[in-house]
This record gives sequence, structure tokens and C-alpha cells, in this order.
Amino acid sequence: MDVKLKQQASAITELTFDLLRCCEAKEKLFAKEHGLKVAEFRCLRIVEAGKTYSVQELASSMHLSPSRLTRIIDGLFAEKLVDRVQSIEDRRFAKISLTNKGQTLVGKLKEEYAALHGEMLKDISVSDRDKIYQGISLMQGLVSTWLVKNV
Amino acid sequence: MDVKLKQQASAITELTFDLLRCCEAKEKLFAKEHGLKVAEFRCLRIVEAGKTYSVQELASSMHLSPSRLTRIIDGLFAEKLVDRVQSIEDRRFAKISLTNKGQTLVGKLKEEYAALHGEMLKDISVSDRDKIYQGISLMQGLVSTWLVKNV
DNA sequence: TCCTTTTCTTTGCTAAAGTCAAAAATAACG
DNA sequence: CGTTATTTTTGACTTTAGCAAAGAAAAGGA
Repeated sequence: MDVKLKQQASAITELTFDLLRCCEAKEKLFAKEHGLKVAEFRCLRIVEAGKTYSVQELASSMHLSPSRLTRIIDGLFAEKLVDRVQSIEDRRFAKISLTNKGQTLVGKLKEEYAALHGEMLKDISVSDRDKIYQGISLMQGLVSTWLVKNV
Repeated sequence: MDVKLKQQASAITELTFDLLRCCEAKEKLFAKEHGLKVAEFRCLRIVEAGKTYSVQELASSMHLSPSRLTRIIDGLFAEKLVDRVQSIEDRRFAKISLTNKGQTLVGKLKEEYAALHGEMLKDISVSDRDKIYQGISLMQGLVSTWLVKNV
């Protein structure tokens, strides 16, 4: 049983590692095709239309430092993709939200990124897709809670 | 059916994205704890004891440029973790291999990295672990073949 | 043999990604 | 009102990465 765990852990470690490299390459390619820096694409992907975010919210959900986020937002602001206003309730906070231009772009981005994955997934069975979903979902949960405990 | 694909693709896109961010944070943490740069850790993880590699072999299996690899190897060489000798058969080629020190470190690294994943996986069932394995394995295959076609 | 072309690696330069520590601005607390 | 805490930004720096050109060696003609 302990042996079984070790085997499984080893195999999963290896696979996850390879998957990571491939997905990073995929993200880089996609960002480039859309004229975005990878960091910008990653940031845009997590902001939802109509919502506002503080710098730290974005930083922690991207697992980056606030100062890094300031710069990423600088870039998006310069391209008029996001707005940045001081919060009235607490003027230390920034309120970052998508502009109309940003909303349009993010909509397109999400659609095309999902379409890219659709292209990859189209030739396998529904149940295999479900296996992928379940497996990644489980793994994501584990890594995520592990991170919370260990950072 | 098409709708089903779209749903599944969307969900998988989202999850994979989150998993990626978490795993990157995990790698960064682990590398730091072992006094390595992330790129160095990633490189060491793929070289096997006793084997020799050319710069391009390493570059392509890490999805990086040869020039980037030259620098990563520079660093590992400076720490006496790898040897770099000119191939006798074809002196354009470098032959990169682990030193004894490197082998010891890589052994420890692989063991501890697998143990870290074991820690994450220890509280779930064997069948859930198998689901993770299957899901990630399928996904890795898809992304990998997609990359080959699209780069 | 000598010249050209090709292949593999390295070097120089540059950009992008990211962190840390200190500063600036504001809020909150005694 | 002064001190402390919080949020963001700035400056300086490191790490990661690629491109183009140079260097070095092999391979192929003529």
C-alpha cells in the first residue's frame, strides 16, 4: 500500500512535470498570436467583466507579488484594456476593472482559448474528456490546498 | 454533442489554467528550498545518471532554445553538477552528463519531489489517484501532440 | 585538395518576468 | 494628534528567455 502510493506519486510527478512544460509552451504561443505578453494574457484571463479587483487580489490569485502586478496592470492600462481608479471607501485601494475594449478582448480570448482546447479534445470520447476533467480537477484541488498550507 | 464538447473544453481550459499556476508556484518553492534556480531544477530533473546529452536534446525536451540551455548548463557546470565534454566522434557536439555530485543531488531531488507529491496524495483513495494519473496522462498526450503539429 | 555549405554550440544583446526593500499615501488605533 | 498598520508604487536587481551573429567543426562538391 505504501509502495503503491510511492509508485503512483512518482508517475504523477513525472506526468505533471511534462504537462506543465507543454502547457507553458501552449500559453506562450497563444499569447503571442494575440499580441499579448504571457503575463498580460494570464492576468486578463482571470478578470471578469463588471467586477473590480484590488492589486493584491489579482496578485494572490496569480501567485505573484503585488509589485509585479502593478507593472502588468501598467501595461494593460497603457493599452486601455483596464481602468484603474482609487477606491472611494478606502483610498489606499486600487479598483481595477475591464474597459469596454478589455471586455471585448477578454471575451474573444476566452472563446478562442477554449476553442483551442476543443480542437485538442474533439477526437477523443466524451468519457475520456470526462476522465481528463475529473483527474485534473482532483489534482488541482490537491495542489491548491497543499500550497495554502505550505507557503 | 457539439455543445457537450464546448462545455467540457471550457471546463478543462479553466482547470488546466489554475493547475498550471499552482504547479509553477510549487516548483518555485521546491527549487528555492534546494538552493536551485527553477530552470536548473527543471533541467536536472530530466537528465538521467550515466546518460549523455547534447545541448539540443536538452533544449528540445525542455521546450527552450539551445542558447538558453548553454546558460543553464553553464550554471550547473559552475556548481560541478554536470560535466561538459566535446564529443570525440563529432566535435561540434557537447556531451553533457551528471557528475557524481550531480547524480547524488538528482537522486535526492527526484525522491523528495516524489515524496512531496506523495504527501499531497496520501489522503485520497487509490482509485482517485488512478483517476488523476489517467486524466493527466490523457491531457499530456493531447497537448503534446497538439504542440508538435502547431509549432 | 580547397572552397562552400551545413550543423552544433556559444556569445552578445535585448526583452520579459519576477522579487525585495524602501517610499508614498492613506487608514486605524490609542 | 502621533504612532502603527495597510495598500500600492518605485527603484534596483535577478532570473528566464530568445534572436542574430560568430566560432568551430563536419560534409560535400568540383
